[in-house]
Amino acid sequence: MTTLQLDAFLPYRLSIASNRVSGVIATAYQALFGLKIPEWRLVCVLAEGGGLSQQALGVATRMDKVMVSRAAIALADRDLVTREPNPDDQRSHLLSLSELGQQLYDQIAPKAQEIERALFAGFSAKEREQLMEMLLRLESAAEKYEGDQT
Amino acid sequence: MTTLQLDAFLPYRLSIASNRVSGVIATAYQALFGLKIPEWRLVCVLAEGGGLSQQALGVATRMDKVMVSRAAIALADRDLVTREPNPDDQRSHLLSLSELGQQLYDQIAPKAQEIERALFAGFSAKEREQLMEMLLRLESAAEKYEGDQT
DNA sequence: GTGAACTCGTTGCATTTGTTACTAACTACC
DNA sequence: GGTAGTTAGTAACAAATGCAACGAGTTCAC
Repeated sequence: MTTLQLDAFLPYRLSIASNRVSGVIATAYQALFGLKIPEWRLVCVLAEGGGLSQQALGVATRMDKVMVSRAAIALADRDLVTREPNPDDQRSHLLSLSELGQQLYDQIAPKAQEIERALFAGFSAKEREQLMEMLLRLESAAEKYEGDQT
Repeated sequence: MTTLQLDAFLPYRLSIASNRVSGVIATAYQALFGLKIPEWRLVCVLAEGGGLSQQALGVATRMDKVMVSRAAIALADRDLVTREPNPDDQRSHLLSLSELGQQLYDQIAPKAQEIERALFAGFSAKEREQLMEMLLRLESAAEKYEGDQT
């Protein structure tokens, strides 16, 4: 008889750890800046370089276009991002951080790094790298698996 | 100026990887057995040893009592688990797998391991161990952090 | 023992997330 | 240049998750 220990099941461990970590981040951002995770992901990507369409943002953040749309609207309502018409395609807007958004980001980024540091305090640089690399591998394995099934 | 690369932000990578993996599992279980993840977690824990209260199941699966309750009701409706009165406390039930539930589990467990194998095919045993261990560390770091903030 | 405080499990409600359907705009082909 | 098929973004709907309040049962203090 097969006994699968839930505790030893990696997908389970992964899910638990991820939920805990996301919880920490979500709580911090909500409390400090009133941002939800999808919103803050957009801010973060836009800070690296603005003038992106929502479609491009979706690819960059691995979020579905609906979620991008909602986050973009929320940010625009708060004047954190500006939406300019895309000369190449009149259906789409090009989003960039506004002054205000940039200011917010300047506060957010250090805080994000602080949290990351705290969470990974017990990890050596090498371990962090290994973890990162494993997560990437896992991600593509999962994508591949999904592709194979359908 | 601080530039935080979203791609290099570990909590982000963790969240993406976890969502992909959960997606694979959720799809497979839904399609094969009609079980959602919370339900299958209960089945899995109950297979290791029955006669648990929902409270105990919540601790074991790290799920909130509401989710346990809903999953337990769903399983009981399908006669996969039995709920007997708890002699020590009349508010609570003791849950165990039914015959049917046990049969289902016997099919589920190998499938779970097969998926796990497929996802972690590129990982050496040592890597798997390392990952597991890191996830556990991370989990407790996140818990600690939450505790500290409040 | 009686009442206050607490716990177990459920229900109802608000939030979040995912799916589908839709409009407007673009592309490609004839 | 007109029509079929595709894509960007939104809106409307459905499902999942989380939180607050509840009823019933228990515990502890007095």
